[in-house]
Amino acid sequence: MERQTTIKDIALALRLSTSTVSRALRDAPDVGEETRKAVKALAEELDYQPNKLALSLLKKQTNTIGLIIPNLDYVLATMVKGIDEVALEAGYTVMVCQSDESFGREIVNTKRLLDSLVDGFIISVSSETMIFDHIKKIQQKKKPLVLFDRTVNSITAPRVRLDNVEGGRIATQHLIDQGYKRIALLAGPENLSISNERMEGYLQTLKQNKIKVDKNLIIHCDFNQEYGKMAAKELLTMKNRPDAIFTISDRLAIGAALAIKETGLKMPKDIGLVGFNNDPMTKLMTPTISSVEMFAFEMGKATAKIFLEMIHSETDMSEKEIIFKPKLFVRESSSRIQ
Amino acid sequence: MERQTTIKDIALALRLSTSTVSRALRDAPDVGEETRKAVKALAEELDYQPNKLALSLLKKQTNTIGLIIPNLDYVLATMVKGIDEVALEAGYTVMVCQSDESFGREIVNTKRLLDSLVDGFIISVSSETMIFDHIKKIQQKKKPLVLFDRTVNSITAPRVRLDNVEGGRIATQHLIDQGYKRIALLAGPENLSISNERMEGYLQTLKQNKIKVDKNLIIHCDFNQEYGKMAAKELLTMKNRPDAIFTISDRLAIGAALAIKETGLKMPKDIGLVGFNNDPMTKLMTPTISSVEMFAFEMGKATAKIFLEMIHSETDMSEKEIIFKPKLFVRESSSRIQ
DNA sequence: TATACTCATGATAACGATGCCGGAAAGGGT
DNA sequence: ACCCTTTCCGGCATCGTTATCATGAGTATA
Repeated sequence: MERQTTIKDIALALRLSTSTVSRALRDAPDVGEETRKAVKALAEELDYQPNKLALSLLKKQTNTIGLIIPNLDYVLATMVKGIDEVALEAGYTVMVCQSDESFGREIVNTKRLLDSLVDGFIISVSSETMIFDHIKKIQQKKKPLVLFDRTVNSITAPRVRLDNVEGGRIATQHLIDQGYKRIALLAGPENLSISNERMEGYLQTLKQNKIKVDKNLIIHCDFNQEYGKMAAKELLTMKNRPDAIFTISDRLAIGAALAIKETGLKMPKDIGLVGFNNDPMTKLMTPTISSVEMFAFEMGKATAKIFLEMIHSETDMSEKEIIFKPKLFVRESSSRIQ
Repeated sequence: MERQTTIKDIALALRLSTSTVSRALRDAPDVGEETRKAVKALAEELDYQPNKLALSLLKKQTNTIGLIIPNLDYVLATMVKGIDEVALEAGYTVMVCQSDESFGREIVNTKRLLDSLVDGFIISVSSETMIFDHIKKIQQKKKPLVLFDRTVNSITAPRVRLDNVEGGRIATQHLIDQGYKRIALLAGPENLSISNERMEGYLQTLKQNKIKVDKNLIIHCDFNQEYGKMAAKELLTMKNRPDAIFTISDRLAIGAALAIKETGLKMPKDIGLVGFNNDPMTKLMTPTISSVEMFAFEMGKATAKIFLEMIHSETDMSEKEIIFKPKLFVRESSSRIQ
């Protein structure tokens, strides 16, 4: 590893003090015009780059954001892109850590990022996480924290999330409007806020439409195509099978679509299907699959913006909440009525 | 942001010098047993965490790896997981930057990571990248660099890659063995090594089997399902259509599979299909799609290990190359013969 | 001509931690 | 009683940069 040229090298070469060189480089006011030019020229020639570590130590800020996410599926990868874009523009670098849906790894990641002195955190919790001491520790250290996507009610922090209840509602209402009577739900992991909220929307809508809820039509499973396929198979082989399935994610929906095909049922005639996330894959399946768009890229950008606002302003933002409205994209899998 | 407790706080409280406290905390030999205990107890009580910035500045190493990748699709996300796992275990943190297949962003990312003093780089180049000055700059600064997956021949650095020629070969040979005669190729972007190598395997195998190459059966397109679908449609509507398609990635294969279905052709009877990457989706499609596994997770781990070796040993590793052997998973889309 | 003021620069401390050197106190051997 | 060796600890420099204060020369003002 080559020795980087420092301010001292320039000072020595030009017989100046480091203070003067530092000022010249930063265009501070009280530096002679000639020295400024000389310093800048030499800096250019020696390819001088200020040492960020030294600066960070002095200023007590690293211009780094710790981002902890459960995985890198389509939605999260898209959100990360949004966060990245805004952060980069503001001069921040993002350190992405995957918890891999594991509580233990989430804790380890938090600790490491805390140790490496990131300026703050953006977190979407793992599906296992039910205790939040590690997150509270971040707040004890007074580091900015923004929750997004999978938020946590017991933590007071600004958050960016989807109106998941509404998402569950529009999907379910759409299926009802299309004449489906027995609507099943492939819900996600039980303790995840997004699962429960989408389910809540589903339940509310059934009630509003005076449809009795059948507990047997609700299956919880992890976000994974294979589980989606298995769960859907289970639903389809019931004596009194559902005539529509609403899944809480597109991975599950794709699994369900494949199960449906194997069973020989036709969408949308025999059975309707609506997914969640608007993964590009849904447009490619045959039939195409209806899905709820959650504007992941925009959500990512909004999250990063709130984070930056939190860093730069002194006002308390802990109650701030940005809620995105979902939008249903109706496709072939659920269009029975013109 | 709360003030962190420092070694100085402990020293002051215990009427010791910072040197002694530092030694006590690191279990250095010449410290009295009592002082050691007292220091550790107080450190525990005050929740002391050593300041990594200060250490990095002193030691000139940040324990950070800069990882630059073109996107976060299934294969790369899996490789990142592998890299992450090994790096974490060795005490390194990974800074992931997506170039988003853009040359410009790749340069910006490189510069930022270089400025923030990562200890070295792991890179898979974007599909646009044809000039490598930014990568050479890394080497000028004598920072460890490992290339993986999409490697670059004009750069001398250790690399971890798949035997892509072999991958193209086994896929093509398999299709020939299954009795397919006119085998089309959905190749990736033209200037990408992995595209060309896989194509090379395809071409070699055709020649070995005395099958004439038909340029019309080779289509270059970006890695994207929609392009895959369009390109496949184009192939299928030719006057003299191919009876098999080998695609360079599973995203393209899935697109092709959908195009095939829409055309009304049956796999594997009318047409064969083999993809690349062994994306879990291939197991879920109907029919299931044959695919070449590239052991992404293992490749990620191997990459990180080489990186660490490069950091810790002084020997020149620039010629080191680890080549993974691909393995074909035969599934329904191409199994015409029992 | 003495005073005040501007302008350009230098010296020093600080950020948090480590490494080297040196020194005091205690103990042992002759 | 002297010297030498341990044992334990403090002082200082250092990493690269900035901020604050001090200093010197030169110029304008009374």
